[in-house]
Amino acid sequence: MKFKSHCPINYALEHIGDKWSLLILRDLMFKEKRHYNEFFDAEENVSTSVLGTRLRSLEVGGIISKGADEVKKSRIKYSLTHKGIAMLPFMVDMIVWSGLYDDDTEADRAFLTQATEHRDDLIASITKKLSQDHLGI
Amino acid sequence: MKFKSHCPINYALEHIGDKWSLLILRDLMFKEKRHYNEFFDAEENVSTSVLGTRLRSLEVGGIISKGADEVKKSRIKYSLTHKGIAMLPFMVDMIVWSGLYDDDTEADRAFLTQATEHRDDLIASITKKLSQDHLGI
DNA sequence: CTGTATCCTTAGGGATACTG
DNA sequence: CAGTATCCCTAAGGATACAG
Repeated sequence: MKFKSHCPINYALEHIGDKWSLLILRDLMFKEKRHYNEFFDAEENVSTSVLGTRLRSLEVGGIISKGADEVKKSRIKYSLTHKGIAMLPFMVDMIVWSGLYDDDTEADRAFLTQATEHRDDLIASITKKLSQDHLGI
Repeated sequence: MKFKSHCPINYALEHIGDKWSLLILRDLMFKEKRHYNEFFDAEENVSTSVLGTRLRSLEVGGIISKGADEVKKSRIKYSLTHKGIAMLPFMVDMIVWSGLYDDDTEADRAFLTQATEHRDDLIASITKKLSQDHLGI
């Protein structure tokens, strides 16, 4: 990874500053998706080649990891790392921001209310769930 | 602007999902930059053509606005809009996230401490300052 | 000082075929 | 099922010149 600068905003951009990475993270965080074909089926219609490179770069960046699915050993399962789960706060804030300005948003109204009025609690609760599901702790 | 979907994360991506927009916002929010040449002088070395298109797209997206500088009337001054200032929360969270994982970060330590321990207060105080400086309220 | 306009190069992305 | 490998094409970006 080549850095344009050591500014913290730029550091984040080097990880997720493209049109696809954040959508994959969204699927992992909020849509319970864990497998290649599930990401592929997202409504935004990513191509296999792009999906492959994005998954790889997220893995190289330490945001996600891959391993065997414990249910079906031959199947590959993607997980968020600590570093990836730590992105939850600004993902939630981005959703809230869009909820304020996108008239056509399909964001869940209950989620937006919760995220606005009890942000810290919501983040804590999702973090706990993700830690269990993705890190096993 | 063409939307891949109406997902709120995608809505945000359509506005700032590139390698430059967030750096311009950073300069407006945290570096007191308000003029074209100041953005151009950023350490990341954006080209004039790219800077021009990014400023334009941020303006079209309703994130920034431009007007005459009140001090020197012939000079153009960029301002954050309400919608732009509302991005502050996730900008702060992104900086915090980078501070946790980027060993070479040049983020201000005092800022990170404040953002971690008193996030809401920090955001409120910066929002107030930006509202005064950029919106005049 | 604040931009366009231009030219050229490169990176990103779509489509498709193919493999373990 | 989970990916590479190609091929091709377009959009994004750098350099530079120039204009209001």
